[in-house]
Amino acid sequence: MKRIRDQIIETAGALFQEKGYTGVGINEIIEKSGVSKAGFYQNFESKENLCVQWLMEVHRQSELRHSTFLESDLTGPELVKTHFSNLSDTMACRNFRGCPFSNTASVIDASIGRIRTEIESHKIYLREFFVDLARKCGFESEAEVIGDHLFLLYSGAATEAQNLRSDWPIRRACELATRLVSTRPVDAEAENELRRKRELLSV
Amino acid sequence: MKRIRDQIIETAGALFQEKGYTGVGINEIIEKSGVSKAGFYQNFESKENLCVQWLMEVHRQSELRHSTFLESDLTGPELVKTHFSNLSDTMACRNFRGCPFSNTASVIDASIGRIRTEIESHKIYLREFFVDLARKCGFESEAEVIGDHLFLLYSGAATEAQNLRSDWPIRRACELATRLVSTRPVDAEAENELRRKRELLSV
DNA sequence: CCATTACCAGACAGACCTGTCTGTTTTTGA
DNA sequence: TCAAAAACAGACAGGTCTGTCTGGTAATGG
Repeated sequence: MKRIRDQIIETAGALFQEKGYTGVGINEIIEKSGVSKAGFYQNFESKENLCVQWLMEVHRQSELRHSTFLESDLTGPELVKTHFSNLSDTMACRNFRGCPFSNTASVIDASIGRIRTEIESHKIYLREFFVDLARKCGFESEAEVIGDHLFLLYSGAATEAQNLRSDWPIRRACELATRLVSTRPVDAEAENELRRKRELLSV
Repeated sequence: MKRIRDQIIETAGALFQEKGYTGVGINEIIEKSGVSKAGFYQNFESKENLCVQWLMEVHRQSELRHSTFLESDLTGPELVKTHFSNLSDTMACRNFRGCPFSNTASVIDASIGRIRTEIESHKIYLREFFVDLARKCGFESEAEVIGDHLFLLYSGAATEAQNLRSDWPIRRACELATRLVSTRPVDAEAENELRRKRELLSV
């Protein structure tokens, strides 16, 4: 039997994901979780606090998924392709509703500090994850730039998939990202070959 | 003296941009525009209709800016660099509040058809704009892929600048995009040179 | 001037929001 | 078993939301 707290977070989370933080009220949450109003406020001091706890939970689950993923045997383009395909699958399952963090950032008042802190720290973590991913693909001095590039493509894809309610932005981002992590090795190779030809000619 | 309708759109637009569609109610809009409730409903049949009109206006202004921009003398990397820099300037001016269309898409109910139609048509237009931009940078068969790449980077940059309340995502996207449109010509040139060297060697 | 039409003011209605509070039930420990 | 503490139920309070409606004012044309 689930703890009441977890039950509320899970129910509220699904509702927030579907309709956004402002689109769901306390009354709907307690009704759907089968918890009383008093029970709710015993576990969360406010709706805002619930949102913070939810985002923290989503972040935790991300961390788990990501670390498992980074430990997998996949490397290079296959790694990136899989990661973007996972986004495609996830969004197809949830009616093209996108990133919980970005969607929540769109609606909260700038002064709501705790929610904003969660959003920012998750995004900072995510940026780092993409840099790690770039490293796992073999990049070193360029890992940060490539990581950022992947981060921005991923974010743009999720945003536009939600806007357009279509998965083409994700499929396209997947191709682009896969090509991106395949490109540098090929370019370096082409450059080496070009240099060798130049040396032959100068002989 | 501005028409009442335009005055409401302008005032509401600024408020929607700042706080999001769900973050601003009719009462605040009429108070800030100095228009009565009756005056409001004489001009707009609903809040939703106001939102549609606002998004249409934002879209119109985009089209205007974009066509002027595409007619400018700028070409290649400078064109792209300027366009991304404009985004940076715009967001700095508005406290890192991002794309009106994406922010609205985050909060509306999936069943609200008219708003959704506006968002989708704007995004389809925007995708095409980036493909046109890629063409103006000299791409032809690759224009669509490069255009999509620019589109996704731009969107990711705006989203993450809002999430992180920082302009680094835009600056980074600007570098990446500028490099992207600079890359292909150099690669094509490198390929031509490689081919020429190969022919010389086979003689 | 008067009648008609268009525009306007703001009270009102009904719905929903978040959080508080009183009374009841359950759990715990002596 | 009993008393105290914790947990729970749901009515209540005060606020805000969107849209309606009645009465008033301004503009127009005969």
